[in-house]
Formats: sequence, structure tokens, C-alpha cells
Amino acid sequence: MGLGPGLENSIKRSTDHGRRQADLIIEATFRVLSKEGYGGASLQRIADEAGVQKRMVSYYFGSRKALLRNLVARVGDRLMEQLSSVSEAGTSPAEAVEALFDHLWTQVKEDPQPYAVYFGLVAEAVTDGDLRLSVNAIGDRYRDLIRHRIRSSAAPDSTSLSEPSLVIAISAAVQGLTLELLMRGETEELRQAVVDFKRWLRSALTAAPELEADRELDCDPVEPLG
Amino acid sequence: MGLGPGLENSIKRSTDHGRRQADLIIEATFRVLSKEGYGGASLQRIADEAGVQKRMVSYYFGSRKALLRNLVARVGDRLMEQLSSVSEAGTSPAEAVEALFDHLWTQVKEDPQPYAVYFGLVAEAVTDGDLRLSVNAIGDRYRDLIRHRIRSSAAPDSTSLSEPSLVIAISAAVQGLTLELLMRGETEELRQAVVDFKRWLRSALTAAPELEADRELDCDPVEPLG
Amino acid sequence: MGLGPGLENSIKRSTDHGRRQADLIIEATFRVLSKEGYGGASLQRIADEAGVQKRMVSYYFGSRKALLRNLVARVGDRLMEQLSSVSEAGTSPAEAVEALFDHLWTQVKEDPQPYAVYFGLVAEAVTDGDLRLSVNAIGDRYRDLIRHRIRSSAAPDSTSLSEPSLVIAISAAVQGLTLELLMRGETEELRQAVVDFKRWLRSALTAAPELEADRELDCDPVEPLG
Amino acid sequence: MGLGPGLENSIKRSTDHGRRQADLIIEATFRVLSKEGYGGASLQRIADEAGVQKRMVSYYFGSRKALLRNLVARVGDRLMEQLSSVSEAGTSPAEAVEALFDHLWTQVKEDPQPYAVYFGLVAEAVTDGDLRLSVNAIGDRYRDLIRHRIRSSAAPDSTSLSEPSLVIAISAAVQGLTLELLMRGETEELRQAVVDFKRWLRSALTAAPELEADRELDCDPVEPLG
DNA sequence: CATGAATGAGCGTTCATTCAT
DNA sequence: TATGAATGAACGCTCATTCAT
Repeated sequence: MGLGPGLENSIKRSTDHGRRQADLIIEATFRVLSKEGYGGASLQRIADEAGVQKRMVSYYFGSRKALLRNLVARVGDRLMEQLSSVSEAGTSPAEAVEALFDHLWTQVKEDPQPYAVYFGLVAEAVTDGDLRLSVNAIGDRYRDLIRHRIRSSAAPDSTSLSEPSLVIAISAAVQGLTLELLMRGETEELRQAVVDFKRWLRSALTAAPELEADRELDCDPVEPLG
Repeated sequence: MGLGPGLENSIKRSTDHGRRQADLIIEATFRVLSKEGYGGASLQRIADEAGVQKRMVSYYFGSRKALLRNLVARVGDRLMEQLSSVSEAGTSPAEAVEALFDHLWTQVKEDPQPYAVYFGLVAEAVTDGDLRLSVNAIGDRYRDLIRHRIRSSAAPDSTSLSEPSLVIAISAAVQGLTLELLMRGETEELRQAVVDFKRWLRSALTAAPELEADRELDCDPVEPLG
Repeated sequence: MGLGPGLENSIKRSTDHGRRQADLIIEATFRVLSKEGYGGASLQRIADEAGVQKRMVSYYFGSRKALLRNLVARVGDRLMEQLSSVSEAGTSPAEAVEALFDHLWTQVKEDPQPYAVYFGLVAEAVTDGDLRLSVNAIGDRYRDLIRHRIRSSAAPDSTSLSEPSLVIAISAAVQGLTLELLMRGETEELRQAVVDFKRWLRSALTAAPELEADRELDCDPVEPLG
Repeated sequence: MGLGPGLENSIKRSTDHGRRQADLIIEATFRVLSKEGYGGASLQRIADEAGVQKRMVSYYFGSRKALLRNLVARVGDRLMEQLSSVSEAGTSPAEAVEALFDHLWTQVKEDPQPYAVYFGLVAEAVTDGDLRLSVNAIGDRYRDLIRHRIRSSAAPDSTSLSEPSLVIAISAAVQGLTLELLMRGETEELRQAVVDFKRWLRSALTAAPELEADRELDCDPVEPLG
């Protein structure tokens, strides 16, 4: 899975009851994060939400950091679950990716919470290298799924865009549009922008491949902060 | 004179010295946020960074919330400053907007800190309605600038995209790509995705206007969280 | 278990040791209040007096308010303990009530501290509705005791005063005289006033019942402040 | 007037404006005390209420203690003003004192605030010797007024009670009854108790003098706390 | 007469964590 | 497996007061 090193080792899940309790806490953590944000997710708040004693949170997960690291994986699972139910019946790359995006966008609108939590983690990860590894693992899974969808359809190489670039483009666009949605709600402009994005997506995946000779940007590579 | 109970905007900036001190603190807050993230920006940490006493932070800004509200405006100023220096010599909408984006992207790579801080605030704003208003004001200024660029060039109405949608699209793309940059650094895929985005941008701004009849998505509007 | 958010009654008294510690703190609070008054009873001061750490006070009682609410009951217990030891051997209402008052007054003079604390709480309660409820509960117990004394003796209905009014009268007189005592010490005038009060008390309880036709005061009822 | 040593020396009242400002602050202090109680009357709160800057409070009164000492006198003035308007036309001691008490009780019910403030000060004074001197000065003026009323009427020496004891009794009864009023509002029992008190008052002031031979209480004198 | 700046101390509270059963 | 007790540190904030102009 590649969830980063040191994970899931200190978690006590010997018995069924233990597993259930741990699950309860993780779920509570998720809810608290979606309601109060990263900073507001104190052990006390989480314990209250889960209906257990504060001490139990540390007991099951060792520390707050470990709990959150564990939660990141759960958020990833959530996001994946929402997407994996899409039928793979697309006949063309364009159709397959478009169906994927449609499904994804519908999910974002129906249940934005996982995304709200995700962006909270992302923002925190910008200044926290450890967390970044875990959060990027979510992004990796996300991209894997997109990539798989593109490949699963016919003639994946006939697009005008390279696959890696396309994957990034879709991922970035989804992130950007989702942020818009979370911050402003679904305005008319946003609706239209989504339509336009999909049109571009379709054209990019069906058009004849172009030469990608020009590279306008030739600066030094930028490393992640931290 | 007495600002009355509640001290609505209790920022003390009567004297030059006071103004300088307040500025010192705001700048320190900015640095701390970029290094430690939203949660790590405690009054103590900020005061240490500014070289003043913790008590003075409250004195000048009344409360941590007020300080951060004040800082949001400052971050907006920063972002705008970086962009406003772009020459407006673009002859076509495509050229003007492309120059804008180039400049913007260069800035992001040269000095990602303001963006890191911005995303920290955005993430917090997702679960904090008050903050959201302030942060969205930054986005508004950003969009105004993009809009102005589009309009300042000739034949703005000849594009295949409506202006509002275009503005959103650019804004969302920049956000999405910047997040990629902050989280992964400037990978080869990202470089290529940027090139592809610019190509799309150019084509969108030069192509003959299309009919935008189709609306594939017709779900209920989604409101911002919170 | 989880007491749920808000921790309604967060007093931890699970173990014997815990009970003892909580008791220690309550007693210390009482001493501090009697020495420093309501405002002077800070958590730090209380913790020092109890020989525990400030943090433990919050741990056992949740908040300062909760601690004081808890203390109010304790003060009530103290006051009741002092009184409940009076023999009930009074043969007439007059004798019973007089014995009660004598005992009470002796107590006030021997150990005025509970009364000093009580008046501190009363004064605070005048501007704090929550506290008023708790403090009035003490008064209720006090009156219950007086009432019980009156009834336990023979011929309670032969007095010239209605029982409720008599109870109030005794209660008010004790409060007024005690305030005098606390503020000026036992002056000669006060001694004499006490004697006079007792004489009135006796006459009121032995005299033939009068008609209580006249109501000189007919104003609008006054509600407690707050 | 005997308001205690060290009073009114540091107060800046050179100009008319200064006097007005000082007055404004004192009045604000009074209002804050009646609303928030002794502990809640911080300089900041008072300044807000007065519509001046916090610094001005210290400027005019030197310190919080000095301000409160000054306020005590003001509360006394308030209480006296309310009473001094009573006509002295009583022909007998009984009538004069009864008229006084009636007027007083009406005042308490119409405007309990001065009394609420007064009891706040009293409670604080129990544990603060300095303040006690000031507050007792109010009590002295109060008693002086009662005494004067008794004497101003005919045949003051014909009562069954000694004058000093009578003064204390009235004062204590008023305090006790007022506390009842502030804590419970004007209940039916309280109304009746007031009527009974007045009846006793009348009888005490008209009845033939008795021998006051018996002193049942012979304990050691009690000094004020502190 | 009036103000802005600054101070050290302390407030009540919450933090994540550890110890001992 | 679960819990109560305890901890040191830090939180944001307010206190009354002093200094300098």
C-alpha cells in the first residue's frame, strides 16, 4: 500500500471488541475533522464524539500523530470507495474518463465531507513532512485509479496528451474545482466551468496527438516545502 | 474615544511606532504560518518570531482571530503584488492571459510561501465560516485581476468560453496545480501538465465560440459547508 | 462510558483516593473563600492551599464554576451540621425556636467563617442567576429546619404570626444580625438587639393569634435581579 | 464624614470637564457593579461602560482600590438621597419610624440596584479590612438617619427598647429583609413578614418600657473578621 | 488634560502523554 | 482490556499598573 513507515504497529486490535472500538474512534476522528478542522481535532473532542474516554484514544493508537496517520489511510479508503463503484464499461478513453469524472463530481457534491477532511490534511501536510508522505499516498491511489481507467479503455495512446500529464491534469482540475465548490458552493459559474472542463477533457482524449515540442517553462525544479 | 464594548476593530495604529510594531507582528505571523501551519501559529510562537512580548500581540490585535483576519488581507496583498507587476502589453486575450499565468506560475515556484499560507487558511476556512468570508475575498481579488486581464485585451468575446467560466477555470487550475507543486515539488509530469494547461488556455481563448447548449450535470446545487 | 460532551457533572470520584482528593480541594476552597473572599479564590490559590497542583482542581471539578457550585452544597452542609445538634426537647414553640436561635447565634459567634463564606456567595448570587439557585437551596434547608422546629413543638398554630411569615422573619433577622456581627463585631448595641429580638420572638410565639387583616403595602411584586 | 483615611486625594478634578469625566466613570462603575458584581468590575469593563479609555480610569482615580473607595461614598449618597426625601411630619416615634421604613422598603423594591451593589461591597468588606471601614461608614450614616428620625419625634424615651438597640434592630431587619427580596423576589411570605415586622416596630415604639434585666447571652465578644 | 505603549503576573482552561493498577 | 490519577507545558486572554510624551 505504501502508507509510509511505522504505521499500524502500535494499534491494539487483538479482539473483535478492540477492533470495533478502534473503528469507532477512527470514525469519530473523521467526523470531528470534518466539523472542526485539523486544529480542532483534540483527543478530548474526539473521545467525546466517539463516546469513549479520552484515555482510550491514546490507548488504541498510541499517540495523536499515529491516530491521524491512521486516519489518513481511512480517508483514502473513503475516497476510493466512492470511485470504485463506477462501471468500467467505457468503450473509449474519453467516455471512460468522462464517466469517472462525472461520478467523482457527483460524489463531491453529495458528500463533500471526505474532501473537506482531505484538504485539511493537505494543508497541514504542506508544513509537515511526515504527514505529507501519508497524504501523498492518497493522491497516488487516486492517480492510480485514474490511470487505470484511461488504460482500461481502448487506444489509450491516441490522445493528444501524454498519460502522466493527463493524470496530473485531471487530478489538479478536480482538486481546484472541489476547492471552489467547498469555498463557494455550486455557483452557476462553477457549473459552467465544470462543463467546459469536461469538454476539454473529451477533446484532449479524442484529438489527434500533437507534437509536444515546446517547453516554455525552464526554471529550476521546485522541491516540496518543509 | 472608547471603541465601546467588544472593541470591534481593536487594532491600535495611532502612532508611527505603533504601526511599525503591528506590521512587525503581522509579518512574523506570516512567517510562522508558512513554517508551522495554522495550528502551530500560537501567540507565543508569533511573539517570539516578532521579538515582542506575547502580551503585545493581543494588545495590537485584540485576539488571535482578529490577528489572523488581519493577516488574510495581508496575504491577499502579497499575492496581488506578485501579479500586478506583469506588463499588460498583451495584444490578444490569449497572450495577455498566458502572460499572466506564466508570471503567476513563476512566482509560485520562486516563492511558494504565500501560497502555502493561503492554502492553510483555505483549509481552515472550509470549517470556519467567518474565516471563509475573508479568504474568499482574496479569491475575489484574484479573479478580478484575471477578469481585468481578459477584458483589457482585444476581442474578449470571441472566445469559446464564457468569461465567468473562464475565470473560474483559470483560478481552479492554478489552485490545483499549485497544490501539486507544494505537495510533490516540480515533477516532470507537472511541468508537462502546465504546458498542456497553457495550450488549452490558448486554444480556448482563440477558438471560435461554440454553442454551449449542453449541460450534462443537473444536480441540486451544493452550498459551502459549515 | 463517556459522559458525553459538556461533561455535565465531571466530578471524578471513582476511587477512595479520588474522593479524598476532591474533599481536600473542597475544604481548601472553603478556607480560601473565608480568608480571601469570592474574587480571591483563584484556582492557583486554592490549589496551593490544598497542596495539589492547579491542574488537579480542574481535573476533579471540571471548572471553577462547577467547583464553587459544589462548594455551595458543602457550605450548606456545614451550616446544617452546626444546627442539627440542637436538642429538640423544647416543650413550647417559643422555647424550641428560642433554643434554636440561641444555638445558632452561639455558632455564628464561635465560628463565623461559614457565614462569611455564605454571605460572599449570596452577594455573588445577586448578580449571578445560576449561583442564586444553588445558594437559595441553602436558604431552603435553613428554613426547613426552622419550620420543622416550630412544628415539632406543641400548639404551633397558637401564635400571632403565620408560620411562613415567622420563618422568613427569623431567617431575615438572623441574616441581618449576622451581617452586623461580621461587620462590626459584637458591640453592646448588638448584644442588646439580640436580646430584644429574642424577646419579640417569644412574644410572637406565645401571644394570642391576631387578625392579620391589614396589608399596608400593596405595590407590584419585585422579581430577583438578573 | 469619616470615610476613612487617604481618600479623595489623588483624584484629578481641576476642571469642570475633569469633574464630569470622573462622575461619568463613577456612575459607570456603579452600573457595572450592579450588573456584574464586585469581581466583574474590571477597569476595562468600567471603561467600556463609561465610554472612555481604560487608561482614563486609572488617570482619574489613581487605582482600582481608590476608585472603589470613592464609589462606596457614592453608594452611600444614593442610599441617603432615597431616604432623605421622607417628610418628617411624624407626630409619634412610631409613626415617624414606620414612615421611614415604609419609604425605605418602597425604595428597595423600586430600585434595588443600590442595595445589590451595597451587599456586594459588604460581602467583599467581610474579608477586606480597608473596605470594611468605608462600607461601615455607609452603615453609620444610615443609622444616623434612623436615630435622627426617632429623636425628631416626640417622647423618644418612652419606648420599650433602648435607642441604640432599636437602631440596630431596624438596620438589621432592613438588611435581612432586603437580602430576602434580592434573592427571592417579593414572595407572599416576604410581604407578610414585612407587615409583621412593622407591627412589631409599632408595638416596640409605643409600648411601655420594660425592665431589660435579663441577658441570656454571655459569651466573649466577637471581633470582625480579618 | 489626555493618550499610546508596554509590562509582569496571573487568569481559567486545555493539551498530549505517562504511571499504576 | 480498560481505567483513574497525575503531569508539565502551553493555550488565548485579562489583570492593574507604569512610563513617556
